[in-house]
Amino acid sequence: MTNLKQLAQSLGLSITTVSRALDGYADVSAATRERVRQAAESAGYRPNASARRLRKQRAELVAVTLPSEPGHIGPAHFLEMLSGCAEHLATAGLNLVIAPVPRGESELDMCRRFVDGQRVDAMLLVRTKRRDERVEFLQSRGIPFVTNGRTEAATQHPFIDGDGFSGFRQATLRFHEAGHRRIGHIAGPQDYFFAHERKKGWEAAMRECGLPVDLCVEQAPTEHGGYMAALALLNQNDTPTALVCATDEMAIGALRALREVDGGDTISLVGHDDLPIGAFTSPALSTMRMTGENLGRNFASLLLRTIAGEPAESLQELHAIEFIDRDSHLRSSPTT
Amino acid sequence: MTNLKQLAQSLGLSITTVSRALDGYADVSAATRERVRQAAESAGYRPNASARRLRKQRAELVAVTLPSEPGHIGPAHFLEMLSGCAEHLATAGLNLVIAPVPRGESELDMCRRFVDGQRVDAMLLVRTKRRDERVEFLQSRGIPFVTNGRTEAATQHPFIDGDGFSGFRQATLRFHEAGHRRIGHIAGPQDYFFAHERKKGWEAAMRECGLPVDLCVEQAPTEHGGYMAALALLNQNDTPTALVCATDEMAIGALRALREVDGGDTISLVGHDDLPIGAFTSPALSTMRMTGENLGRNFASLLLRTIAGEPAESLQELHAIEFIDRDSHLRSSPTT
DNA sequence: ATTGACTCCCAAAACGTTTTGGGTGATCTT
DNA sequence: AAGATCACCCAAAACGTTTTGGGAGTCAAT
Repeated sequence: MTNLKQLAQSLGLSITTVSRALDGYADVSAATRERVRQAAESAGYRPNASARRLRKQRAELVAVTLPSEPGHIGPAHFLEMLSGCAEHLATAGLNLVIAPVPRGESELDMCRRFVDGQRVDAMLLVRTKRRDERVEFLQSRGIPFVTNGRTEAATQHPFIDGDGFSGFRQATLRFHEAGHRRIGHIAGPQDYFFAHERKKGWEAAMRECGLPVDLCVEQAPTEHGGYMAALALLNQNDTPTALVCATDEMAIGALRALREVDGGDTISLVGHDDLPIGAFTSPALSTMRMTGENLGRNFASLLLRTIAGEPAESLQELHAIEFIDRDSHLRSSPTT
Repeated sequence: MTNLKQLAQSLGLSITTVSRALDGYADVSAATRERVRQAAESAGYRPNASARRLRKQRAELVAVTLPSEPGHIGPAHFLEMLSGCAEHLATAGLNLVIAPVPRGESELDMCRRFVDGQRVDAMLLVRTKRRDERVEFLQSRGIPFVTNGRTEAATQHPFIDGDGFSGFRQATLRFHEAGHRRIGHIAGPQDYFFAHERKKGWEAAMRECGLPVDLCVEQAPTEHGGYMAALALLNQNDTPTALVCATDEMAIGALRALREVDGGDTISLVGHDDLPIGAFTSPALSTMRMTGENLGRNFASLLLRTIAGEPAESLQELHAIEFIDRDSHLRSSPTT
């Protein structure tokens, strides 16, 4: 609406002085500065974002692309995390936006649009794949970014991730200690890093215990995927007595399959993510989650430091996993 | 990266011609146009977004602010809807972003930032309140916007909404026809339009049936809220035999309360939103939802027409509600 | 009276586009 | 052959900011 030019005119000052007054430069007198501030305030002046971006050559924007396929973003946590992230980015003058991927376009296309149009200063990537083309692209362009989840990229990059391997290994060992011998795994798509890592954790524990690693079904990381996977496992000769599920959503789907097939109180089960809804399922879902408070602040801080040019190696956070024991992990004493 | 200037130089053309060639103007020869296109392609040229926005005086951007309080956005549907919306906006050259509200800031502040910084051409509002300050602000600024949900604003504005009143009235009448007499309502916060509307629907049906409207508790639109509300209703002398819940999330919370208090198979219950997870609860959640395919396209279309200046009155869609009958709505034959 | 330091201010350039308002030849009309 | 039409191209202005590189005036020191 109101311009710097209009503002300057109404004050009888030059554009330069008004601009510098508002930016708090010392080379404009305190009196003038205050006068300008008042005028700007009462005129409701906001600098035109495009003009300032064009001039400053920075977008003051960080974007995160939002995968369109459903499953496993843990929306509740995710949104809370993003609010926290936005709050801390704001203190550095950066805005955060989430860009939903239009149908018919890929996440990579979106990254391209943002980066090549110089719309963003940095990006946040979620749901990383083991070989992630978004990561490769951003690395080739030299745009700062932080991922939620690791990748197998040759070049290091900043990330925050939970130690899914250890988490799933531990979870499996806990079942073993409780007497379970037929422990199954409901796995997510193995091109996702997290899903692969979690499966490896389960496998490692099984091998340590001298147990076969055949009770595993891979499915989409959704309730329906978990449901289908559980059905498949229950239709085998040798059904599992315990299930380690890649995500809470899959675990919730599995829960339904268990109810349908055997009444639902003989098989133990654990998920991952600590979705709020887990506390309200029947049985209440035992689960696990990445430790750490205020992840959003961490992401913001990593982003800022990445933008500042710190080396990727010092910007990698691997968080331990903690268990949240509710009811579903001790449904039965296994009859071996 | 590459400029129009660099591109022009490398081609031995003027900036003007290159720009016009890429925009497909007829006053540049087909041969030149093709040559420019090739060069732009191979140089990976993308126009600088800020520069173009500054010049064209339009942001080519539509934003939706994302409420930071949890509950009732129906993330799954919501995200799918946004993808569809983004797809159709893209055909008009518009981008869609979701802006999470930083902690410590209000949704209204965000709107201000977007609008007064001329960052957006239009906005999409979700989770409208009966008296919604965002709506009032956008109306005062004359910025095009569409809401998901109605308001009680004095001036008309474009919206898409489900007819919650009729839906909840019908749902209540269905319970009545099935023999229920003590039909409770778990209500959402009454400053939300949808929550108020749904409660009025339940009330209307109760009055039509000559039943008292006292079995109602208001709570936060989350699982926990539903849980608390159901507990409160079950601790009365005259417990309900059926519950109409404002949202699926509340219904899922209520489900847990029912299980804890009476084993969970004596009280019937219905929610609203058709969250995917409803198919996997125990019992499977009966629910309802707004009719209509591809809501995203509708939103996009309304936005475009609003921007084009069509009057608000012709841009209001009130959709009927359809029932999705699963198991939870017929848990028992009520013993009156 | 000059010099230097200091305070307060400003004109103009620059960021990368799009658009305005022609300009230059070639071809067609009469 | 003069005028009109057409096809193709371009210089310059404009969008609204920030930043550069001073300029004008005042005051103190020499």
